[in-house]
Amino acid sequence: MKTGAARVPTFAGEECDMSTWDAGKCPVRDVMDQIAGKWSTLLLQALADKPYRFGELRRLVPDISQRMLTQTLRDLQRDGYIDRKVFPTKPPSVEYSMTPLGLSLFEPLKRVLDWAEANHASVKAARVKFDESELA
Amino acid sequence: MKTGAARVPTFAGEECDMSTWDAGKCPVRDVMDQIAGKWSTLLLQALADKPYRFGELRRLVPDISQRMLTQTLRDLQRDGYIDRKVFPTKPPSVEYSMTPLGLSLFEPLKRVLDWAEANHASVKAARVKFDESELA
DNA sequence: CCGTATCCCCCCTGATACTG
DNA sequence: CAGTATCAGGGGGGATACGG
Repeated sequence: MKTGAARVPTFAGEECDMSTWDAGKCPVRDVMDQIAGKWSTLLLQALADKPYRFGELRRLVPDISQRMLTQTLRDLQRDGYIDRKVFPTKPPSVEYSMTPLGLSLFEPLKRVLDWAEANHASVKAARVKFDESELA
Repeated sequence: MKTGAARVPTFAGEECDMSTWDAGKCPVRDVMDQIAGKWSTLLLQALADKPYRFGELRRLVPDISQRMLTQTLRDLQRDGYIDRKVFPTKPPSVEYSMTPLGLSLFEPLKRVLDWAEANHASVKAARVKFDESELA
């Protein structure tokens, strides 16, 4: 399994030369590389609503594989965005919930998601126009 | 939508059947899949400052390959975020700049990037803590 | 200077089967 | 119910060479 300490994003910790905006390491890539994952934003959005258990999340996002759900939740937990609580019931249940850090991230992130919904038509229109102009 | 299918509140306050969160149908994924590219946010951030030429962007982000710079710029142009202007000088030069649509996207996106910078330390700390607890 | 084209590798992701 | 293990495929991304 590549997730965990051994899995360091390609440019995490490396020098970021865009000193205009960042003198040291590049937080943008280090943070964005994780939340840019295929399922991260969906799960954050779900958990921003309220805590969910593993099986609930699975039903909530039907097209995610069990493997990717486990892995993405683990990565989000590792970065401190979500909490994982195990209830030693029988059978066991595990509840995932947003941490304060995760909620603080979701606040600005939500604005981008809002933008996506509001401007989806413009983006699709731009694509059509671009593709038409490419017909040569 | 199936009866009893899980629904969560969306950013717009509406409810959304997450089973329809399919790229092409879901604005969030359709837009984010592009933004989530390895270099997209960095180039948007660069161009939000001012227009740049191809070679300038290349020097600005030294560790991007020429292939990925071309490809990412093309994708961003296709989605209507940036403009591409060719000057028939000799040798030719090409200038990239943000469109109004791109600027309107960058406004909320910048908040996420700002968050990344402001909370990078917290994220890194969370990773260390998580990795240490995994050694048990 | 600004790309395209080609090759190739690696990692993400999915499918399936198995455990506590 | 909540994971782990293993195998296989596709595509994102890098290196290099070539074209306008």
